Amino acid sequence: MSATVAEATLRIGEVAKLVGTTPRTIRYYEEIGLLPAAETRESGRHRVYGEDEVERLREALRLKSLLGLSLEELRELLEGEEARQARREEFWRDDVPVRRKREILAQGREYVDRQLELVRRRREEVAALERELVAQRKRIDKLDAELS
Amino acid sequence: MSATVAEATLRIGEVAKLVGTTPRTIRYYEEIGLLPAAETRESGRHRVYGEDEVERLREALRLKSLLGLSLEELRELLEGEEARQARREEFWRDDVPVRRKREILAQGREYVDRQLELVRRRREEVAALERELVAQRKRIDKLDAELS
DNA sequence: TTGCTCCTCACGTCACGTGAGGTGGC
DNA sequence: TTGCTCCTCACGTCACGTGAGGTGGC
Repeated sequence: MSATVAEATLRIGEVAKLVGTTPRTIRYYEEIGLLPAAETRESGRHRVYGEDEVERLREALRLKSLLGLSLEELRELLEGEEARQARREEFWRDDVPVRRKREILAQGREYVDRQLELVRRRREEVAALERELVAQRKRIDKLDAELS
Repeated sequence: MSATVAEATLRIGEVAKLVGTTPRTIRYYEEIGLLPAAETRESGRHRVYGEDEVERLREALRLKSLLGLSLEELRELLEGEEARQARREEFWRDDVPVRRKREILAQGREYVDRQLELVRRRREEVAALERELVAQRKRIDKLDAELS
């Protein structure tokens, strides 16, 4: 018996429903190499996915939607995420000197700060739109009150 | 001499630059009827735009970008905006009874509230992403401090 | 007059949608 | 075994990008 926990395997339609997209989109992302294609699957057989893949896809679609990224931009971002994950694993290894650990943290900080800047700008833009709508709403209420 | 203030007329390239898009996009929007085509222009002649058209286009692109709308959804939203503008003008006419004015305000409130709900949801999503990044940033700082 | 921007086709591209016809697994 | 979902082409669509070849206005 393997030590790894048996992972629930899902089919493409279930995954699509879970993350709010379509099977075609998932296949397309695999086709252009945005998502990894399972090495073992032979043509014609069903694709199977695990919980972690679902989570990564959900996260990718969230970033794409919220930041309005093209698939090429999304690809770059995901590559950055992967590099970050690799550094994270290196950080926690026992044989890594403190000097290297500091370097890893500095790179992580740089990465997160870049993302934060993008996201903050977006949030500010959406918040500005919200403020305008709230102001409109108040003007309507005021006019209503003034109709004696 | 006309009483209307002479409006600066702009060409499509200037308009595109002002609103952060391309001439092709503006032409395409006109082609599918999302933007009105000037009646008077004959084929082959330059398109000219006024400040108000620039402002409307800027607003439309902002909504499309921030809310992630398709052009069909944007079209519906712009139609709503136009209806709202018509009601606003009716509201300020002298011959409109108070009863009708209240009705207009109620419709405006309904419209603004629908928009607000959309925008608030988006803002919350972006803010949630921002919080996650801030938390990551803090974890990095903490790890750095713990490296004695 | 010379540049620059504009014009209209029209084909290309990105990111999928939508059948057509067929096979796979609970 | 029967349904359902899955599979692979492959063409269609949306929202433009990108020349090609030509004309217009400061």
